[in-house]
Amino acid sequence: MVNLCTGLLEQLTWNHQKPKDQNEKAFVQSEYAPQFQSFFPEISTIQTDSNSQTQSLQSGFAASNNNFNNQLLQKKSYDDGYKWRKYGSRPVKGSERPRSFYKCSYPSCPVKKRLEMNLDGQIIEIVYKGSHNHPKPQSIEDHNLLHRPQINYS
DNA sequence: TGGCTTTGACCCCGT
DNA sequence: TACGGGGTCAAAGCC
Repeated sequence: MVNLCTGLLEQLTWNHQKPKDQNEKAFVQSEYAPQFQSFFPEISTIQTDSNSQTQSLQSGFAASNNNFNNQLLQKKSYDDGYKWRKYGSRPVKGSERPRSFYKCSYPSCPVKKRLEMNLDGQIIEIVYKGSHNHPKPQSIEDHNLLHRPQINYS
């Protein structure tokens, strides 16, 4: 479940980072967004901004206090297959939600991401900036995903 | 000992 | 030009 969704997130955020045209952008949104949202109904919007090369996922976690969902979302946001290093955080003016800033810890990789959370530690928004200049590090979970004959959504 | 998070300060940019 | 907000830096401490 986590692996599959992480993969979907991956495709949403990285593989289509630079849509060639509006058709491709539409494809991204139509092809993956429904799948993603079917797994994470809390995700209310998926934002794609090809001009700024920035995508974000917005969710309506305020409506959900489900711990399991929290764990899943924490998981996919912090562990999307790449290694991230936190380099800063600051409160958002007019909001009680802190904002955290992460860099990809791969040497010379320019990618950054911004995480916005509410007080419960639930992730409200993820914004990616830039694109990785290296392949995604292989993890045990990735290996399991690749070789898993059947996905159990329990 | 290396890599991480925390956190206060600094810098840049928009108004 | 001054000010405020947001992003980043870097030192310190923790694991």
